[in-house]
Amino acid sequence: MAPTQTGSARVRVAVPSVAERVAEELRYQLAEGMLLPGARLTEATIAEDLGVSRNTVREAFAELASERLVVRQPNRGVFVATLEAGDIHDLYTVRRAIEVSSIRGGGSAERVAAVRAAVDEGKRAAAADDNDALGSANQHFHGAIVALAESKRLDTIMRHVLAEMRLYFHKATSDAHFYSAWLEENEAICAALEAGELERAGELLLGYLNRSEEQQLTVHGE
Amino acid sequence: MAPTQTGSARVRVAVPSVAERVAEELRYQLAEGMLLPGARLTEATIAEDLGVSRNTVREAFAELASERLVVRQPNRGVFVATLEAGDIHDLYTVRRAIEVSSIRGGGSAERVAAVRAAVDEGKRAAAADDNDALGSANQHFHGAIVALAESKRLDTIMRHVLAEMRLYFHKATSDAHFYSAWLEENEAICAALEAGELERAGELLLGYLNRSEEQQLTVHGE
DNA sequence: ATCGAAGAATCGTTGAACAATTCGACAATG
DNA sequence: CATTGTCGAATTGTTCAACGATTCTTCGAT
Repeated sequence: MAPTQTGSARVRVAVPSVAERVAEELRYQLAEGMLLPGARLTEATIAEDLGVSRNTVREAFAELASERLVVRQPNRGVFVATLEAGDIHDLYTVRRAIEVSSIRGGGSAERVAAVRAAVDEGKRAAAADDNDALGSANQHFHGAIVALAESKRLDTIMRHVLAEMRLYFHKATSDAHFYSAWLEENEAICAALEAGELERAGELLLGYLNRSEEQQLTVHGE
Repeated sequence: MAPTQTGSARVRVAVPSVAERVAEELRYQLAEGMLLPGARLTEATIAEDLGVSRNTVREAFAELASERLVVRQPNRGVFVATLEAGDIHDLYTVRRAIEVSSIRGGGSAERVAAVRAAVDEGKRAAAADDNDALGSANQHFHGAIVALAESKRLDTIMRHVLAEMRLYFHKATSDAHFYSAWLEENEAICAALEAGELERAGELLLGYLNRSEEQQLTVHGE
């Protein structure tokens, strides 16, 4: 069927393991708000629901715990992570570190184009008045900024941070006017990036993150 | 015995689970060079060696894999992570992001004192001509810099990065004169930090990281 | 020397089992 | 009434044995 491996590195087809599919499913439910912070995840129940063995569920839990989406309490069980004092600040501290650093380093034309694409995606979502899509676009925007650095490790860190934020800030800011403000900021940041004014882009981004943190801090009980 | 819970949050005694102790043991062996990059870790063997079940070993592997210390190859097994093209640059990209960001934010007097303590630790190790201790001191120094930010998440990221570096650069630079150069730089960085010249401290640190990356790139085959 | 097929080794996953721990209810005590 | 102690149910942590699937190795045939 397939011609004999021409050139491209042999790619393992790598069907995701059952444990990974379980983790993926749970990640999905966490992002969609089907599993809310504090909820208990009983091994046996989930194993039965998903038709897998308890051990497999445990492996999935280990993965999610390493991403801070769930918390293991010894001998008590696994719970969906809850927002504790300082967590918001903590998350934004990570974002400031890696996003600002990434944008200050600039990036290839393709990567910059990806940032621009995310901005446009946001504009289209705004035009369509699709709040959900707007939220996604915003995450794509910030993901694209980190992607400028072309660092596997920073990318996964950012992926984890964004997953946490989806969990905590789930539908928190369904207020439309928040997003429109973001849009303008994103546009400005992107423009500075495209113009090669990296220092300024970094400042703008930093300002955005600080304001965003402030906002989340007031929305959630300090 | 203990007075009735005065103030401090209730702390779970939390005996580390068997899986965590296995992970800890493996982490130790990885840091000490008993397990070299590329080595295969057979589940059954390790389970028998440590007197635990195969499933427990698997849980430990999941943890180590999330820290990038080992790599899982589906249906083939777990191998100690090997340095691939771009990994050195990648690691330093993460370090630049979080270390520079942390030092630019300054920190409490205690945290700054901890940085100073790490510098002194390095000086003592140098005086004692203890190369091993010198390496540790250097890691403590950079860990203390990240700790300035008082961010759980940045701390664990840094812990993982340093663990990776211990794995890869194990005894690579046992050349003593490398370390003495570090010492002076660390002193200068710490001095700037103590003087509140955060911008300059950040520049110094950035310069150090760039040079250090350069060095590692030449030592290891580009 | 190349190729392919049989056999061994190892992984992925399941299912069952059991001790240890936690939790909830309920009774006993002061 | 609040505290303490006890019992039983539920759940976790861990082990063990099993089996199909995949990979590695060996070895013989071409």
